[in-house]
Parts: sequence; C-alpha cells; structure tokens
Amino acid sequence: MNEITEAEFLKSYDVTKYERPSVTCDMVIFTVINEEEANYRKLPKKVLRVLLINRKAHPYKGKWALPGGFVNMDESLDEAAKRELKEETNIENIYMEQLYTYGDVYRDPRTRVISCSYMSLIDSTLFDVKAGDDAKDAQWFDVSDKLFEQQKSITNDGYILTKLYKLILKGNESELNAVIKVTIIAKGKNIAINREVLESNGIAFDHALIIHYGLERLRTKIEYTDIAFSLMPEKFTLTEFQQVYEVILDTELLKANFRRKISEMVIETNQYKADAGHRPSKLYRFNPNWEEIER
Amino acid sequence: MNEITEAEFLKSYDVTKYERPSVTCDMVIFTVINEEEANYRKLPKKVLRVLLINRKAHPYKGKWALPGGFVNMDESLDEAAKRELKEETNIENIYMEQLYTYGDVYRDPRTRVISCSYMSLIDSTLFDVKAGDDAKDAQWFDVSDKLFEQQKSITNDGYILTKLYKLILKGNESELNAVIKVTIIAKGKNIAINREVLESNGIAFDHALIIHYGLERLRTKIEYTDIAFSLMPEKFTLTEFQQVYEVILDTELLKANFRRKISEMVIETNQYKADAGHRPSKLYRFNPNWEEIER
DNA sequence: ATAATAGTGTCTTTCAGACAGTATAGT
DNA sequence: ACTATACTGTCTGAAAGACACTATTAT
Repeated sequence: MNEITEAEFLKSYDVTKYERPSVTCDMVIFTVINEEEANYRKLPKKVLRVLLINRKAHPYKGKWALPGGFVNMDESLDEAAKRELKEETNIENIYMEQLYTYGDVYRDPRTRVISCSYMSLIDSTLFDVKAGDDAKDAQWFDVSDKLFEQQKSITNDGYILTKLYKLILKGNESELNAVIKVTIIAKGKNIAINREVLESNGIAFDHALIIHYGLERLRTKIEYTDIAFSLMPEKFTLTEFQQVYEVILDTELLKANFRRKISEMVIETNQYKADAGHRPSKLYRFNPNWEEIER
Repeated sequence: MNEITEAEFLKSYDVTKYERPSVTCDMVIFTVINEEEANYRKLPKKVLRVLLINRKAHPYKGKWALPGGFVNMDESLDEAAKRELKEETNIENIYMEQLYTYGDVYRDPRTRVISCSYMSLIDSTLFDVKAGDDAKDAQWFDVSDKLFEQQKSITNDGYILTKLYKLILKGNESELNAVIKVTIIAKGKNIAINREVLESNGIAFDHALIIHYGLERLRTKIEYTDIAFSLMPEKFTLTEFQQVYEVILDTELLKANFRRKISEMVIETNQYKADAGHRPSKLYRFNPNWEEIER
C-alpha cells in the first residue's frame, strides 16, 4: 500500500468537495437601565433591555433581528462575536459567552445558515443607550418573558411536559411578541427537549427563541456566578444591585436576605449616594477576591 | 453607537460571495459499566467510559477521536448528531444534548472546520460495549479527569484564576492523556473564560477539550436533573444508582443521604436482586412523575 | 413632621452532612 | 458464625425564608 504522509495529504486536500453551510454569529446583548421616575423621592425602576436591529432588506424586511453576521474565514467564533459587538455598540472588553448553536435546515429562507448565538452583558452607563432611539435601525427593547401555561401528562413509558412562554419586547413605537413552546418528552430512556417558536410578531428568523434562551441562561447563571456585575457601573448601591436581580429573575427579594447572600461578593467603599430625598446609601464595588464555588 | 450602513447590510446578505467553513458534529458518548470483580461477595465497581474512534486517515492518523462527521445540507444539527450516534453505536432514541461549538480557525489542519459537540448517555446493557474491543476502530475508554493545580492571583482591577486538569483515557492497550488549562480572567467588567489543550497524547484535534467539557456538563447536570437514568437499565438497585453518581462525581456519598435526596425520583418495585452473597436489594425504576424544579 | 429608602437582628424552616444502628442473604 | 451489603433513624450545623425593628436624609 502506498501510504502518504500527513503533510502530503493536507496539500492535496480538496476543500471544495462538499457543499457547506453558512455560519453566522448572533448576539443577545442585555443591559439594565433606569426608567424615568416622576416622584423625586422614589427610586427609579429598572428594566431589562435587549438590542435589536431593524432589517432593511429581505428576508424579514422591516422586522427586528438580533445583531450579528457571517463568520469570516480568518476569525474564530469568539472573535466574530467580539467584532459584531464592537460594530453594533462600539464596546469592547465586556462579558460574553456562547449560548447555543441553531442549525435547523430552513431557519433562514435564503440558504442553509447555522447560527452560533452569544450573550453579552453591558453596563448601560458605559454608553448612551438612547442613541439608537428613533428613526434609526438599532433600538433597545424592554424584555419580558413569562411562562403562561404548563402541562404535564404521564404516558405509559414516561411523560410529556409542555411549557408555553410569552416573550414581549417593547420598543419606542412598536411592541413585538412571540410565543415559545418548550416540550420535554421523556419516553423510556429518551429524554428530549424541543424548543420552537409558535408565533412571532415583528421578530425575524428564530430570534425569539434565541432571546428566550439567553434570558433563561442569564436567570440561572445570575444565581451562582458573579456575572451580574457586568450589568453594574463601577460603584453602586446594594439596592440598585438588588433591583438588577429582581428585574432579571422577575421576583421581589427580601432586602435582608439578599444582602446576606451577596455580602461576600462586594466591598464597601466610603462613598455615599446622596440627594435622593431620603437616607443616603453606601456605595459598593465588586470584590475580585470572591470565591466561586468549585462545581 | 455605531450604525451599520445599508451598503454593509446588503453586502452581508449576498451569501454566495463568501467562502464558507465546514461544519461537523462530534459526539461525546458516555456510558457506565461494571468492572470485573474476583470476590463473589463484593459488588463490582463501576467505571465511566467514553467512545473513541481510531483514525484511519490523515490528519491525526492513528490517533483517537470522537465519533462524528460532516453535517449534510439537508439535515439539522440535531439530526446529524442522531445519525452519527446511530452509525457508531447502532443505538437510537437515547439522551442527547448539545454541548458547545468549537470554532478556532486552525483547530483542523485540513480546512476551516467548525464543530458542534453533543453529549449522549447510554445504558451499557443496551448493547455489547465490548463489541469494538480489539483490532477494531471503535473502543471504549475509561475516563478520569482531575483538577491537579489551581491558582488565583488578584490583579489591580480583577483576578486571574488558572485551573489545570489532567484527562486520562484508559483503553485496552493504550492510555491516552491530555492536560487542559482553564483560565478565568476578570479584568474590570470583563470576565472571560478560556479553555485550551496544553498537551495531548494520542487524542486527535481539540477533542480532549470537548471530552473535558462534556464531563463538566454531566457533573453539573446530574445534580439537579434526572439525566442519570439514561445511564441505568430499566430496573436497578439504589446502590447501583449511587455508584453511578459516585463514579461521575468522583466522590464517595453517604448512603442514607443519597437515598433521601433521590427518593422522589424513583419508584419501588416488588422485585429483588439476589444471589449476591449477601442481603438482596430491592429493585427500583424511574418515577416519570418526578417534578423538576422550575428554574 | 413626613415620606421614602437604608440598614440590622433574629426566629423559623429546610436541607445537607455525619454517623450510628439494625436487618438479611450466602457460604 | 461470618462477611458483605441493605436499609433506617436521628443529631447537627449551615443556609434560605420571613419579618420586625431602627436609622437617616431632603423637603
């Protein structure tokens, strides 16, 4: 047998032999921002927002999509995600993590497109969130995503659990929404999760699914990691920090318990936030010495 | 915020203009199997195994790689993963989940290859695990992956946490190993995780990294989900079930506490496992009515 | 004074960890 | 009788949840 060396093999390798899909990176960029508050004494409420781009061309012309684009041949997936983030927000060196890769055959009507999604968290004070507000193609949308129906049926060899979520995205002039169905099918040994968009109003592609998944990831990770700091400015009050948790988890937390839980993650400064019409609160900063639990 | 011009948009929509990467699916297939035990009275020990394929062609000829292959244009990523699993093990309808997508530019010497990895769990009694044992190209390897060095240094605006893991894969005649470096860099607001293979003996591509990540995912998910059942036969004793947890988590668990923890997940049968040289133990089966915690 | 938030103390409940004890087959 | 595993009861301490209480500013 005439063996060839690895070097020879690589030299003769024909890359054009197989048809290949396109690969894109889509970014779920979250921020938390203060809402306007009329009463000078009351603290402003916080809202979770996601950045969307209005599509200027077909397909889904006029619909809103996640920022993203094709992965170049000379950049890694992470680099492509970083580049997209920089292009859309002009921000670098920010928290970013890969979420999930979407690979359904017909998820893009143009051609076969596989999309690797990333989540990014940014502190809204870092740049003017209102910049892309009107008549522009980039806009921040208030995010709310709620479970509104849940059903579990026991089959003879397992169960079927169905969850319906309503995703609502509120922009300046438009309100987008989608219904997402999550099905968990346990059949004998086979446990499978399926996520699909049942209804999508104003949201391009399967991006409602990606936003939903990003929020799910954010909600679970905020409980046991320090990623929430990526949404905070350098110095912040503990109430502000708690509000960020509350808006993401969509619950009210008890102050004393919250403070006990995150006490090791923060360091007290000697500065205060005053002029608020009530007792000033101490400013804190991130404690880099905080130990994550070995998992 | 930097706006994207319409020209840029249109440019990116012309997909045929761009060179495209290849996309593969790589499967981390785990099983747990009994080791031989000489003493008729003692229970056999359990070991965690992963399926690897000996490469018959360049690149990495003769090295061991995860089963996998190119994604066809007419199949989704999930379908490709299912097909690969069926081709390698002849098993269908088994637990499978997407892990992570690897997209470094030079991770494959042939051409640009982006790999979407999946983890699959199978019950070893479902088929003859020893089938691919010798002189064949598919083989099961005992898995062990241990943290052997950990270092945390505080910088002026964050910290750097370095963890070194040793992955050891024991096959019939060969022992493969790799050193994996996980670096967590917190710099101001930017928290980034980097995983890289420092050393790889006998393992092709970056597959040591994928196995390591799969094991990490398995370890965290076994704690709060019911995926462990995918590794069990229809009926099993609670000690067998505990052994599966112990071999995956690489710790010893206290019997009374383990039973308390998983008590709601199982249903007692009226059968016993006897002839073991000691008191027979009751057989249990999976409780499909077990509620996962809403997260 | 009042409205509104800042911040602390402590009781209770829940859950994980540790350990001791009893039970029962097979040779 | 002995070995090895099967199975249960309960003490302890840590963490999560609930709630009451005091403190302090701007108007």
